[in-house]
Amino acid sequence: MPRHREFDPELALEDAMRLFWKKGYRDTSVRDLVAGTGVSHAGLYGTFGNKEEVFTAALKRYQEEVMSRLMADLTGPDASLPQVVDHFERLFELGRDPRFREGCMLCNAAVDRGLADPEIAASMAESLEGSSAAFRQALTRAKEKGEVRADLDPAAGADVLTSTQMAMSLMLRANVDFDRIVAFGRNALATVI
Amino acid sequence: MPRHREFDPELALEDAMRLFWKKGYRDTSVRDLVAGTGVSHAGLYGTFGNKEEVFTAALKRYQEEVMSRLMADLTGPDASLPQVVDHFERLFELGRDPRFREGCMLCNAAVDRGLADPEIAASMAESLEGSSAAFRQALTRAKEKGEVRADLDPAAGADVLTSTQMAMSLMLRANVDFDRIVAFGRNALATVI
DNA sequence: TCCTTTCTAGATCGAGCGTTCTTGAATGTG
DNA sequence: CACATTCAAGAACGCTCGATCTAGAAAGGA
Repeated sequence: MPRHREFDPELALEDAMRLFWKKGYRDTSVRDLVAGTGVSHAGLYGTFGNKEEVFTAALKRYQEEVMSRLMADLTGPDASLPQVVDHFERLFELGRDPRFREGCMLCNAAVDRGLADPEIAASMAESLEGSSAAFRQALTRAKEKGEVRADLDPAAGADVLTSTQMAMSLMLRANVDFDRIVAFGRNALATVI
Repeated sequence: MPRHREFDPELALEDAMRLFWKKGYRDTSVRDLVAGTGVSHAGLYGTFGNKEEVFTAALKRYQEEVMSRLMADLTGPDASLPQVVDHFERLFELGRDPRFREGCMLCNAAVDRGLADPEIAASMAESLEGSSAAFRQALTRAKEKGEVRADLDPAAGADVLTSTQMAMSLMLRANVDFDRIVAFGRNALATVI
C-alpha cells in the first residue's frame, strides 16, 4: 500500500483561502501557497491541479463556509427586522477583527477577475440576488409586523441593504476608517427603517 | 538644440489610464503600455519614471478629469433633487457605453492596491467624503424645497447614495446585467426621495 | 527484508515581468 | 554641412512566475 497523504486538504484550502482573500489571485504566488499552507508543490498540484483550481476551490469554500454562514440567520423563514439589524451588527463586529479587514473575497475576485472569468461573474450575480431576496423577504415580514415605515418598498430597501454590504466590503478593502464604515451601514439601516 | 518629443504626454496618459482602468495595475504590463500608447519604453520611462508612476499619474488624471467632471453639476451651490437625479441618470447612460463598463478606476485600484498603497486609501476616503458631502448638501436643499420626504435625514440619504455608487461600480466590474444595476440605482433614489 | 507506491523538498524549465541599455535616426543650431 | 542632443525601437538583464521533474524518504503488503 502507498504512503499516505501527510496533510489535510481542508486545512490547506482554509489557508489558501486566507491568502487569496488577503492578497488576491495575482499577488499570491504558488510559492506563497506552499509557504502558507505547508503543502509542497507536488502536494498542491496533485490535490487541486493548478493555481487556478486552488483559487476556484478556495472561492467556493469562501462562499459555502463564510458567506452562507453570515447569511444563515437572515434566510430563516421567520426573519424580520431584528434579524436584519443583527446581521449588520454581526458585520460591524467582524470588521473590527483584523482577520476580516480584507472585504468580501467574492467582491474582490469580481473586481480583478470578474471581467475575465464568467464563473465569478455568475457567482457574484447569484450571491447578489440571494442577498437581495433574503433582505426583501425579511423586510416584507417586518412591514407586516409594523416594525418599519408603512410606506417602505421592501424590494427597494433590500437593494439598498445589499448595495450597502458591497460598499462596506469595498471601503474595508480601501482601509477607510472603520467607524466611518459602520456609520455608512447604520445610515443605510436608518433609511430603510 | 535637441530633437523634440514626438508624442503628447497628455494623450499617452489618457491611453495609459484606459489600459490601467480596464485591466488593473498587475495585469497591465509595460509592454502593454508601449503598445497601447504608441510611446517607446524610453519615452515612458523618461517622461514618467517607471510603471508605478505612470499608474499614479493615470489615477490622478482619472480623479481630476473623469470623477470631478461627473460630480461637477452636483457640487454646484444650487444643486438639489434634480441634480441628484440627473447625476444618476448620467451614470446610467454612461454604463451603457462599453468604454465605461470597467467600474470606477479608483474603486478598482482600492481593491487590489488599497491595503498596500496608503495614497490610494487616502484618495478613496477623500473622494468618498466629497461625494457624501455633495449629496448631503443637495439633499438638504431638496428638503428645504420640499422635493423629498419631510422626515429624510440628508446625511443618511447621502451615505446611501454614495454607497450605491460604489456598489454600482462593483457590479459593473462584475459584469452584472446592466438593467439590474440601474434598478439598484433607482431603488436607492426611491428610498431617499 | 524487499518492493511498489506516494509522499516531501527543492531544483529546474520556459515565459514574462520591470527596467536598463544599445543602436541608429531625427532635429535644429553654429 | 557637421555636431550635440534626444528621440524611437527593441535587445538584453536579472528576477519571479506557474508548472514540471528529480531524488530520496516513508509506509505497508508479500
